[in-house]
Amino acid sequence: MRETVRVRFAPSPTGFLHLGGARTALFNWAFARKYGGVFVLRIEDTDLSRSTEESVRVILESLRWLGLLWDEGPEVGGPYGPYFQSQRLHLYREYAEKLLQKGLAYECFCTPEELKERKERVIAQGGSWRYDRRCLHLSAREREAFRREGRKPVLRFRIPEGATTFVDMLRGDVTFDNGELDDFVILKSDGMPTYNFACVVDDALMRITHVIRGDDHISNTPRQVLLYEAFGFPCPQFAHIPMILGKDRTRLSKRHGSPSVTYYRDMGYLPEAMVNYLARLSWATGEEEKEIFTREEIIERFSLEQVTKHAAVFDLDKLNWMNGVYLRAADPERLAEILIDILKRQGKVTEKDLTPEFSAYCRRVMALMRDRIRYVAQILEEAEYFFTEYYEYDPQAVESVLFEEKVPEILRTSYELLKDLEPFDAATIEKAIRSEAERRGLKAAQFIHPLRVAVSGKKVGPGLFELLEVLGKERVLARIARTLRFLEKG
RNA sequence: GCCCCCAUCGUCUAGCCAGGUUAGGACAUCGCCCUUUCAAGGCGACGGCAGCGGUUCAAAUCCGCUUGGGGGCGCCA
Repeated sequence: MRETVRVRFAPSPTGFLHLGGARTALFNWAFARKYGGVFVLRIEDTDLSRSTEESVRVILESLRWLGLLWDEGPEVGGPYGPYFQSQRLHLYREYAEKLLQKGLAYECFCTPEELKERKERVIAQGGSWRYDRRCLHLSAREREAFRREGRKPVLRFRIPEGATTFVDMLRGDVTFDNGELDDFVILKSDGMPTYNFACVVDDALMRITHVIRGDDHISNTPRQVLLYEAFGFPCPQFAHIPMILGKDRTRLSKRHGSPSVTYYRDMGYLPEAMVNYLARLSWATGEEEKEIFTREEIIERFSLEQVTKHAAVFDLDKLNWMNGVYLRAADPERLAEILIDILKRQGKVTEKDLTPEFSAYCRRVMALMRDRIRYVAQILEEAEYFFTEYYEYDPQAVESVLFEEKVPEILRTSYELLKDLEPFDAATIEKAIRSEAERRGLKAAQFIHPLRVAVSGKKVGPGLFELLEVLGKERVLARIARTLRFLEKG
């Protein structure tokens, strides 16, 4: 009895997929999956001057990375294609023509300059501007005269009298007085459709049942509803989800750092963590203490009724925490691959470094470090000593640890002790160092701390014995020697 | 300026629709425990119903106003 749920995500390819778009896509996807529906991806590339193929590529890549796979759309096709608006221009013209025939749309020859001038004049007089319908009743002769002048008309939709109400699934009835709307352009003078028009034609032809989009579209909705009515199309259900804001409570944008999905991917965030975090922005299930949700759990529980109505502030701290949770549970093998991608991108390794041994090393580094980082790239920010011999000594560590009286002696002893130690693994190293400390009447910590600073330059890091094992005997000895030379120089 | 939407800890939110809770959880912050450091983990603390008025025995919850925030007012999407 109930028709199949069909939802869509319709980005315009004018840049990266940002977090707000990703979350809109996620809610659409979750809704479709929950109800066994179809998730359509449509590319709104009618703005030729701003749309790029590169952007299309990045958006598809971002969605795939997040695991928000579409059932119909670019590269997968479907029965209602094409899924690029730039390939559907004939449809917009055909449908615009219908409105023109029915007298529900009319040609307007006003130029942008003329419009601007009139608008400014009205506003200067304290009025609020709506298109003044100067071209509403143009005769065929007048239109012909304009054409001879070389003017190219736009097509405007004639807004009827009255008020327009639509049901928002989150808010209930929302009503706009049609007087607030003006006769908006549906076809530009170059023949391209405008957003509101193309959107309605496509959503209708693609049999979209639920339009889930950002609440910045609320004020577009009455215009679109009027178009559905003008065409006699069945109106889909609307659900306007809240925006994601930056710390300063304005719409998330470039100014807030990096709102793109690819940025987070490149920093070594895990897609399941991003999905989980984004899902929990504006949406909660009410289960106490439960913050971590798998994709399946999200789908199972998802409901638009539980989506909040107010904007949400993006909180990097919480994303970091959540990503840390996923990192700790992740396979080191997988994390090593992410790490290697980052190293490559940052030029820290070249193709010839990428040996199986290096991969194994990265895996061991990740096994050690995944418990104490919040995103993979953090390793290069806080533990560069894994990948260079030229790490610096943290001045504080030098001051409070290395300048202790017995340190040179302890380091020399350690050097001798480790030199012939076999096997060079954490358990053996630990045993050796602890017994040596005991023999000398020292606390193990008196060995551990200076050694850590010696081999890493830092006071903090993974367990020392594991660290030494992963670094390997050769590097550990060289680093101890280096530190001794450093101390001798004062 | 006009129109629309929204309002619970610093942040994400539960509770609101079907009034009665010590207003719950998570992140962050702080303290203690554990511990070779860090992290993780455990325990605890801090911290909120924007304001005013109304309805009611009773209001975070229902109503109104104010204030605050967001969005829109393109031949952008």
